[in-house]
Amino acid sequence: MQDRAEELKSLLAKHMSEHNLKRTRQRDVILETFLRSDDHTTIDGLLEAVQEVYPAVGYATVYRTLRLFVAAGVAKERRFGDGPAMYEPAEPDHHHDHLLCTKCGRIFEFEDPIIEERQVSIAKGLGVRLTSHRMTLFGECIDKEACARHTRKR
Amino acid sequence: MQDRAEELKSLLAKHMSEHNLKRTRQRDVILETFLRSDDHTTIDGLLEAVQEVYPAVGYATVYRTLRLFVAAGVAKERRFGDGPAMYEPAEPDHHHDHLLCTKCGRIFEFEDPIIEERQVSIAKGLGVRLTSHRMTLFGECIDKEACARHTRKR
DNA sequence: GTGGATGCAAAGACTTTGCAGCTTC
DNA sequence: GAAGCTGCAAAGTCTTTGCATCCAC
Repeated sequence: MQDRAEELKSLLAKHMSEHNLKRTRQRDVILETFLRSDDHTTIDGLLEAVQEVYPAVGYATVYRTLRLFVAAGVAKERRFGDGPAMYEPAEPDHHHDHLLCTKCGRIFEFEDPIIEERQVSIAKGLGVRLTSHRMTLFGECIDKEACARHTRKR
Repeated sequence: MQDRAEELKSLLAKHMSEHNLKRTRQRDVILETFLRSDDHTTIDGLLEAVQEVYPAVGYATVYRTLRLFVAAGVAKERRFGDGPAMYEPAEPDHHHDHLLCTKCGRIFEFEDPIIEERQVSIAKGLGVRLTSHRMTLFGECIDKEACARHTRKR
């Protein structure tokens, strides 16, 4: 995925120059850390990782930087149910949705062209031009043992 | 929909007797108001309507009563993006999803068996038994005029 | 220099709960 | 009476912002 990282970096650079934004050490570190991060990081999680490199960084900076990343198309914000928002590096040209196991908390990703297509025509049928959607499935792992193994792995 | 209201009332009565819960005037009024309400009420909206009949009722009571309704299967909680949670009377045996116009804020409902079916098999393919899902579509009304007419109609 | 960026702390927007007093069964 | 409710106010969660200071351009 090295290519993707480069792609996202230049996407951000473009956005920043177009909007007269400045490059700072904080933003560099946050970007690097974010791109390296496991998918589905929270602000807190990212902050913690960033502070290992640059301890002075504050919550608000990470918060605002993620907002910048989202605006630049570099990050996707995901709000599953209750907890804090989660962020993952964007995948230009790809879209995926999520499936959560409510027992172990694992997050699976998938994409399905049939559903996407259906959504567009459903919207059209209601007189609406579809611009985006949010879909999350919830279920329970069929393999109980694997599920238990993942439980509480925060 | 008088039948549905009766059905939900007896559903709640059953849940309450099974759990040793007590019938109070507050709960009666909240239930009546809720069943009469437009779909997609917030706690605040419902509270306001309830207070027209019974002014002493407080926010916490409506909050706790809606939690009870959800547990009894009488209400569905919907969390669209940002704002407060919205509640609507449940429709036993039916499931529907929502489509929001991001311009005028109108909420359309739909159900689609093809998507539902797909979701089950996608989950199975990932080794998960599907228990529920959340899907919200976002778009913009094609009929701009109708859209403008609905804008700001809170 | 100047306008954007940062950190802190405080404020918001919602949700959830502790508790004393009141009601139902 | 005892177990549940209710209302109020307070505490939680997360998110968002005001502001003085700092730094990139």
